[in-house]
Amino acid sequence: MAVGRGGTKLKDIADLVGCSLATVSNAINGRGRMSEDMRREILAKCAELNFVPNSAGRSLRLQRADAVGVIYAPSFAELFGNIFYARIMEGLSETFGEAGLDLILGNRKDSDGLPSIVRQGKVDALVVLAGVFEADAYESLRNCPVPVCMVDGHVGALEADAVTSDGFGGGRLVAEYLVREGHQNVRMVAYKNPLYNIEQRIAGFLSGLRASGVEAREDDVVIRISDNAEAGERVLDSLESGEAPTAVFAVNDTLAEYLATELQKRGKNVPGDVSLVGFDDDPIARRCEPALTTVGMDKRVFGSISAGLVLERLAKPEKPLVHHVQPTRMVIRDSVSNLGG
Amino acid sequence: MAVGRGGTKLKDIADLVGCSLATVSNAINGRGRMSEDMRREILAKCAELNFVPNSAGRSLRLQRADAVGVIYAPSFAELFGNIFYARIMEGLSETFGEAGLDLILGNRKDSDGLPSIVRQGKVDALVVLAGVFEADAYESLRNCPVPVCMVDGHVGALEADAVTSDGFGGGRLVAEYLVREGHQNVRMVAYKNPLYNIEQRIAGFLSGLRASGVEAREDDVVIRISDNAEAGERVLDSLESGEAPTAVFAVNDTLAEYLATELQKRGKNVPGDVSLVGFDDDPIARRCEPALTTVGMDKRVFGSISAGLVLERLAKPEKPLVHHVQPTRMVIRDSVSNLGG
DNA sequence: CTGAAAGCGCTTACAG
DNA sequence: CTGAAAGCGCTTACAG
Repeated sequence: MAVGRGGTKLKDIADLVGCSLATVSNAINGRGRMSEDMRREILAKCAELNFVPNSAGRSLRLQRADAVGVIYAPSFAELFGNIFYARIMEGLSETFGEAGLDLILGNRKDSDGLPSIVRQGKVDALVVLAGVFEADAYESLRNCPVPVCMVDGHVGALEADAVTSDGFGGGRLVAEYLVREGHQNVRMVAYKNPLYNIEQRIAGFLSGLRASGVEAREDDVVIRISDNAEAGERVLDSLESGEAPTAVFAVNDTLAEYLATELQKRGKNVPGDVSLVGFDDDPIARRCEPALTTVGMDKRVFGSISAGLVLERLAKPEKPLVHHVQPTRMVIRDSVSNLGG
Repeated sequence: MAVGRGGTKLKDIADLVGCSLATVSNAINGRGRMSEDMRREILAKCAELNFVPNSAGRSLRLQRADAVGVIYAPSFAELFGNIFYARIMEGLSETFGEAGLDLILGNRKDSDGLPSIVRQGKVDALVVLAGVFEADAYESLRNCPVPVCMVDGHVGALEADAVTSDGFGGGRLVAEYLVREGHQNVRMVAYKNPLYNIEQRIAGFLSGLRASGVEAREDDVVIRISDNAEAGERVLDSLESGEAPTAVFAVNDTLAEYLATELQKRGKNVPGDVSLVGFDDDPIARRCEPALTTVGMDKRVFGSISAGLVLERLAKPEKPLVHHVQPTRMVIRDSVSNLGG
């Protein structure tokens, strides 16, 4: 089965054309000087037999795999059921494909947590989809012998190129927008789990409030939760209190959608009684009732940008680390009321 | 960078332990007879240095890649944004991972349409996610030199192991259920595009109707459409006609959900005016208003079953082709009314 | 302008 | 019980 059994090889082409196998290799790789006729004849024969040099032989000699690993956590279904990551994968697949690199899914791990494909030499680099990575996941990548590009992760956790969305800028945009619409007493709801992109959004939101002249103490503004159920209770509690907020910023659209449903169940009108903003511009935001005002970004390009970073790194291993920050923008729909003001 | 540069190799372990590299290889692969002490010492040293044999060297010698390619169409995002396929991928990844095989995404194609990874010798087999394959996609796989396992595709289009869901059985179940609930005048809505699993569902539905004593001419029952918009019109038309059906079976949940929305827009009540059944038990079925009665199957196992089939095929290349049919079941929710009867 | 040879890292008959 | 040697398919300095 498999690999070479009966498959065409360099030697076969050489015999057919009547030259040495070195010349065939040179023709294919566009090096060496030979007569135009010879080169054409060799290439024609290769095309005719659909010959492609065997990857194992090539890899062994060249000390490179022509493949990139993709690492993710926690589970494949969780990851790829998410259209955001599906889009990233598509971008990776396209850009690497054009460069002649294949994508390997690196789910197996060595005893020290490094993906097996790395020490097996199956990949030249790793793209790490780190959106929900815990600290120890980064730890195991620390001594990775191939370059790593981190997507949507905790910048600084690793010496690696990185691509993130501008959570800070997005948080700021939300604050500025809410204040402009007359909201001064606001809350942000975020998970306790200190993920990089969540912290960025919080920091940006607080910064935006302050820049808009609203005094914002983190402890007063940010409601830290462990799960959605807690979010529902805490927000409802705050609405019953003397200091009821007029707007709530949920750290992502899924949470915002949950809150909308929960609030409406308890007879609260959105945005009549309280305005709601999400983050991500997830497809769910559009389907929400009312349609959710949120923060969007061009997710399509995440994959191609990370792939580009990897390609550059492979070409120039010593170049300085790059951190690409993808801009975010307000996506205004129907979940925020204008308080006049 | 990459592969072996500075990486540990067999020779390094041999030098450290003080034996030949053949002995190290034997120890790792559990063959050859050697003293227990020697084997233990070698294995300990490998573990200490996290040594894994280089894949290119191994592949070249063994003529096998220890990897399986995954082929899909049309686009990655379309495929993996679908939780069904994400689940399949998860099952593949798990089962192959346990067997020491990695998964390669085979998006690049040779001039004759065969995935490049095949002739490059990067994979020992191909899993083909064929849910929306057109005929020419099968064509290019016809002369594939490695074994193929087709998932959710047109059985018979390829000499290959296959895994499908029991669309025929599911279609029958729907027919029997509808008749039991008193529906005799029914329609099925399906795309013109003659995909295997769609044809199966139609055939099963017609067979189920007949088995339940309902005379069913295909031309009367089946509404063939090119797109959703056409489906909406044709179904509404039929409801206005003298022979208005009491129930409509949509070939999948997405179409059913579209029809529900469309019917309700035109003032039709579901299931009051017309009952509706979908197929797939897509997450959307649960969210539908009313919740959609549909046909479900255990999709989780699709991946592990296909992976298992590949593993068996690799172990026994000449064994007869296997076609695994995954059973389907009725998932009864709120979109079908009981007509008494 | 073209070819013979070395060597990438590995496994496996085979010799001792 | 252990090791030396051949060879998987490829590319590249080097010799002619």
